[in-house]
Amino acid sequence: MSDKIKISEQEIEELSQFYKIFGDPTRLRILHTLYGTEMCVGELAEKLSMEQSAISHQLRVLKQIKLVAARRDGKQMVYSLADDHIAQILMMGLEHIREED
Amino acid sequence: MSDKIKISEQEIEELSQFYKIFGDPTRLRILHTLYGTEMCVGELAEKLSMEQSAISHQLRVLKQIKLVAARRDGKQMVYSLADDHIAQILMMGLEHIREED
DNA sequence: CACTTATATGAATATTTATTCATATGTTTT
DNA sequence: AAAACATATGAATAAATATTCATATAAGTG
Repeated sequence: MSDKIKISEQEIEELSQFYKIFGDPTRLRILHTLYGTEMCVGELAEKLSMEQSAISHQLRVLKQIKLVAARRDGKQMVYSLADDHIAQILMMGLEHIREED
Repeated sequence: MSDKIKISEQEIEELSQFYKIFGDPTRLRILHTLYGTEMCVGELAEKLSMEQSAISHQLRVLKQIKLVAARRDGKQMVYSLADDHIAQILMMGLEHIREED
C-alpha cells in the first residue's frame, strides 16, 4: 500500500473540473478521434454525426483546459491532442471498466 | 507515439460514466479521505462538513460503480476504497493540473 | 467587393444531477 | 419492546451543462 496522497482543497476543485471533461461522451469521442491524428471541425462533426456547433462548443472546452490545440489552415481550424497523458488517462479508465465481471 | 487506441461506442459510454464520478468535488473528497483508511458515514460527513444524507447519496454512487466497498460494523457502515488504481487515476489527473504554468 | 465556405458564439431549451428535507430501515441498548 | 443511534432513500429544488438555432466572425474565391 502506497503512502497517503496529499491533495489540497483547491486541487480537489481543479481535479474535479479536469475529470468532468472526460465525463462527457461527446468529448471522449472527440479525444479518441483526434488521437494519433489531427482533424478540422467539419470533419469531426461529420465523423461523429453531430452538428458543427455542438462540436465547436466542446472543442472550446477542450482547448480551454489544454487538452487540444488548434491551428488555422486557411479557412479551416485544425485540432489535435495537446497533452501526452491523455492516452494514459483513457487507458487507466478503460482498464477499470474492462476488468468488470 | 503509441498506437491508436480502439474504443467501442459502448465503452465510450461506460468510460464517460466512469469519469463523471471523478468530476464531482464531494466524491473526490470522499475518495481522498478514504485513501489508506476506512471510515463510517458519520465520520465522513463530519470530516467533510456535509450532511449525512449528501454523503450517503454519494457513497451509493461510488459503491454502484465499485469504487468503494461497504461492510457493516454494528450500527455503522464502514466504507473503504475498493479499487487499486483509484490512486493511480487521481495521480494522473494531479500530474496534469500540477504541471500547468 | 459580393459570395461562399468554415468556424465560433450567444441565447434558449432540455436534461442531468447534487443537495436538502423528511422519513424509512436497520441495529444496538436498556 | 421501546428508545436511541446510524444509515439509506424518495421527492423536491436548485444548479450545472449539452445541444440546438440563429447569427456573427473570418478566410478564401470568382
